Amino acid sequence: MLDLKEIAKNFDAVVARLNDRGGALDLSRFSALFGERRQLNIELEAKQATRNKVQDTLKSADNETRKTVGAQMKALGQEIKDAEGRLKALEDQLNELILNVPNVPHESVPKGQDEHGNQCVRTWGEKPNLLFTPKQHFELGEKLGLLDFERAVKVSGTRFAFSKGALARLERALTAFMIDEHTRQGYLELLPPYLVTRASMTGTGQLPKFEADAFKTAGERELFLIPTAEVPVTNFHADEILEQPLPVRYVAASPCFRAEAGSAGKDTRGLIRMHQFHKVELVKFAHPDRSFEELEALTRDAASILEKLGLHHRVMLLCTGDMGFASAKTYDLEVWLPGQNAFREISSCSCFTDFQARRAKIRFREKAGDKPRLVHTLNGSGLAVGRTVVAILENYQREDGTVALPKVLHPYMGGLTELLPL
RNA sequence: GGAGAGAUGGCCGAGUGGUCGAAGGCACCUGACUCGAAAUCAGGCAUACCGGUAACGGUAUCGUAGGUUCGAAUCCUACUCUCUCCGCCA
Repeated sequence: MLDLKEIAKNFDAVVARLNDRGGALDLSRFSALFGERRQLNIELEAKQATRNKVQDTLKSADNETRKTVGAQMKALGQEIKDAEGRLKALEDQLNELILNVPNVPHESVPKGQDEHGNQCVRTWGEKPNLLFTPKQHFELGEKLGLLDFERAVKVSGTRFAFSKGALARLERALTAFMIDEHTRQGYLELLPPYLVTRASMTGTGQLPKFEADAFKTAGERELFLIPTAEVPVTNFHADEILEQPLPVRYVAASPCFRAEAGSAGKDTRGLIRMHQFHKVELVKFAHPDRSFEELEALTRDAASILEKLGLHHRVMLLCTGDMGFASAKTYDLEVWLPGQNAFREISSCSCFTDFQARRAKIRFREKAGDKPRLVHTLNGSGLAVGRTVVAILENYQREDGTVALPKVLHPYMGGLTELLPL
């Protein structure tokens, strides 16, 4: 959520920058609503002040005056009630409007319509030198007997999968490896709830705008399956004034659940786009003056996993048109997939400035005794585990369809060094 | 699933119709004392919005939404959440 005063003060500039994101954003109602609200608020407060003054005199008044003056006050009370109702209605409208407005892109973000406007910041490693036609990960997985989509369809429908044997273990090993690495880098491990309230989903910006993308429980108690650990972990500090020194850093592994509304027909084969996948997530609560430096560090922390796994990748600075709703600046890590002959997103690292902090009321004090200020929140995948499995399968495949495993994972695999047919 | 209790400031906690933005304590800030610290003493210390260059003034906020009343932290209703006990359960 943006700062209302800030929008009012720099309306044209804010609108211009928001429009860089593309899409038809209509803020035309804002100024009228904002002005109307202010006017009504002034009138209302004047009435309330009158009432309070009269009531003060009534405290010690006799019954007679209490009766007559009281009757007059009743009329004023009704006026106040009406004004309050109208103010509430205005505020609701303003609120609904503003909750659906995305974050303002940072000045360092390039303008662009879609992913073609993204800029490659750096690349790491090289494409593996495969002397045969590389297979896609799902072919490899199914041939090895380690990946079963058909039974997943029977059990859960499309966009689910069973992993078996060493491949299932690989997913678990990767999760443990990533958490260990990030813990070493100074992130505190958190095991979060996988179901969260509407308030939490609103706090991080998934709601109200993207309700169709979320899975929701059907019972009398409304809960949402988390689309990412970002939601519970960021809201971990909702409604708090942080006492510990910034940045505060967490790492959390969780399953992620996404309805993926509107993505029918995209990546229908394989593990790339699932209704459920595992992800290790990094979350930072940072000082507002240093949040963009923290984004650089966060991105490096995420990329370090790809480096340790020996996976060729590039770092993309997303353009205005390709960024997520709440983000002010985003780097995507894209890993090379030989089977697809393409780079695919495996991590997304974003700085949200105070956009989420304002919604979720996450603050800190510059120093003891100071007024609380909003923190800046950041997060990034470190990494999407399912897609990391895909990357390992495709990059470490051999001509016979077996797959080598990166050295750093061997201890996590109980000494297993390759994936063989089941 | 059954029974009960509760939700007040950064935290704990008092407060049953106006004198309450709210006692007291903790934490925190400033000053005094001290070589320094601790202890002690004095003072300060909620948030948001509106008006004002400012000093300052005003309004709202005691889980949420309604209601009663001239007036609600306090009374009534509904809702949400939390806790305790019993049952069940990984």
